Amino acid sequence: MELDDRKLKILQAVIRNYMETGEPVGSRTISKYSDLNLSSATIRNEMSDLEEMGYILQPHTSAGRIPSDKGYRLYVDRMMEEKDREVSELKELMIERTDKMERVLKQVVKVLAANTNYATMVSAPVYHRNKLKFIQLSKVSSTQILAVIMTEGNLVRNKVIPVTEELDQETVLKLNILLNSVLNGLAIEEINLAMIKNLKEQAGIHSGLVADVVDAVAEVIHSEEEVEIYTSGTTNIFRYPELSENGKASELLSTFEEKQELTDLMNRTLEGGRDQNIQVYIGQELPVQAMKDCSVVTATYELGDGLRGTIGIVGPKRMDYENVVNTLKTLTDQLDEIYNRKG
Amino acid sequence: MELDDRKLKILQAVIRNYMETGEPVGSRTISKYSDLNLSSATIRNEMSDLEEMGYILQPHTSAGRIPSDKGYRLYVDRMMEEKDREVSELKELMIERTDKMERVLKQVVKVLAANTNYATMVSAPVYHRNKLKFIQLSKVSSTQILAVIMTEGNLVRNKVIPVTEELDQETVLKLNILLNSVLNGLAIEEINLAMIKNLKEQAGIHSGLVADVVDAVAEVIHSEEEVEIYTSGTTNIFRYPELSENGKASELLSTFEEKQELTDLMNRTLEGGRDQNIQVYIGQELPVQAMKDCSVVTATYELGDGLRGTIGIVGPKRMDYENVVNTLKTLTDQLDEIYNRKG
DNA sequence: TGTTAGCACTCAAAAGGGCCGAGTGCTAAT
DNA sequence: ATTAGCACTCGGCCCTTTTGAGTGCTAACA
Repeated sequence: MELDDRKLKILQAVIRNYMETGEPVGSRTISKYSDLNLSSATIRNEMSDLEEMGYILQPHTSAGRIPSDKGYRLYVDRMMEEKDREVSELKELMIERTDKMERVLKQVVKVLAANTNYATMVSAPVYHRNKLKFIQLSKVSSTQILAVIMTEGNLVRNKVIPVTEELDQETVLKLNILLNSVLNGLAIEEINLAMIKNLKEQAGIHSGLVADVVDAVAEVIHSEEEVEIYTSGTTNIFRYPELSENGKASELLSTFEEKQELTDLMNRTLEGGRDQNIQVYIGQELPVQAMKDCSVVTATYELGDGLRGTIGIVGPKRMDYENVVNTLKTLTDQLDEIYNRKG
Repeated sequence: MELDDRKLKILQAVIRNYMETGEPVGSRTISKYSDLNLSSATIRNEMSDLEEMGYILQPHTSAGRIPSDKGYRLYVDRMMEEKDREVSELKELMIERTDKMERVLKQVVKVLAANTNYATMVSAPVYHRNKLKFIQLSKVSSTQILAVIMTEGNLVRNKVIPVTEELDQETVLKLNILLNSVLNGLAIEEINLAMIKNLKEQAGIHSGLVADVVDAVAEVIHSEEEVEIYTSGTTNIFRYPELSENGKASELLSTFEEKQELTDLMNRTLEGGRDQNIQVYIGQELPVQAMKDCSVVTATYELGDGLRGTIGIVGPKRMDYENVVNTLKTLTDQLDEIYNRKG
């Protein structure tokens, strides 16, 4: 059977209508409120075909039709290109370039959630080439050394290391020079045992301290693999009965709280979607079972320096894809502009 | 009317039973499952008295009784002292002393939520005497200076400051000495304009940089006033119908997500409860309207150095107070031991 | 005098039944 | 190819009935 233009129009009408109401939509509604000028009977025949093709389905006999995942997929893939809608406003979001990345991200999720009425999430950027730029040890008390470690991309981490041996300022300075000259510019994978052995030998009696620092470096860089995820507007799911009724809300909210599965989802997006910036997952397409009644739209943002993260919007399958996609486009563009202009 | 021993026992039985089942409890139940050996009729008379006194109430005529806020309050205040229950185990929680405070707190809320089946929250510690311990500037590139600021209590913050003027290593070293000698040991309130003016003069052509650093110091110390709150197990509220039915869940969960009201609550606890470590809020006693069907048990923890924060457990009014209080006691003791032993 | 058995009464929740209406599929007419 | 007409389906709504847990009151009892 062929999916001709009329069928497409009817499918579109069904989806649009269902998006608004959330109720199964019947043939008579389509017949009345679309500009096709066809009787309900004709629509019924066409809808019967559409159902056979798998684009729509009935929740039960004698109910109207609702779009299937396949239907949504077609809609998202094909119909969205047709319409170049007005770009969304999103005036409220004023991003200030600051070093507190964290705060920016929290702000972003909040604004997004408020603007879209869906649940939103942002993963903090991950450094893809994680090279050491700078190490500094400082003596802060007689028993403590503060190690400051900075990577390319200006990510800074600190670690307080307790020491037992006596250290004067000069020794600390020497150790600093030693560490920097050997480790600078290296990625964590490039630091091998031989190098560490060499370092320890040069450090002499302070080899224990050097070992601690190297451990700290490893830990710091490695710990970035636990990607931080910020969520907001998760309670928006209560706006959509199909997500919150029958105790579904609990499961879904647990997913948001747990965050592990979100992380996996975000990572997948980050890996897969290098070519296309915005991706749409519909229902069963999602790797997370608890989200089978949801759709997720994700966008990748980049802050220069190979710093990349993901923004995601979670809503019901009948979410307003056009609007969401547009909003995300605007937002990522804005981030791009702000962070890549200066640098 | 007097609250004699028998009435007390019956009240206790009502509360215990209601805690388990969550259903209004009738006279017959008490008569059968308590060791009072009284007929249901007698119990009825006593219950009628208890209701008149305001300790229990009927959701509607011809239903059993449930405890009122006043009843819970009596129970919590009086009955808990009687019974010195076995100390809760809480073996799962192995706190490692690490510099990543954040991670410890996240771990604590998670374990608590898993152990109690209630929603939990922890406020990150607030520094009550926030003095500067150490400032260090480092040149990390030709256009950037990294400022590392450490306060008493080993809180470390970094800020990258862009610079336009040329700076050699020696100048950076001089500035370091200058900043430390002037600012060291001061609380933020003690840094006044005259001091800053003096600093700038001594810095000569680098006065702009000094201004930036001072700004950073202020921002860093000040930003700690937005107390961070970590929550976990918020979806546990779905275990308790009285909290989740009729769309109440949404409101309550929003409170958890928004966190502002939680912060207020935590702060109130921190201020009020210097003498008593553990506090119990029941229903209307809570300043947060959305929580009127909840009880909250809070505990203050201290990590030495005047570093104090609050742990809270949010559950239905029929929560297992003994267990929760015990768990919190154990936990705060443990934190005390670990953080105050070393230092 | 305190306790208990008995009984009438109340009321929420569950179970049942009938009706409505939106919606379908099929068929015959246009 | 399209449409009008019609029988059929079935979830949702409303109403009633039934059930059962629970109460308050009274009278009998130790």
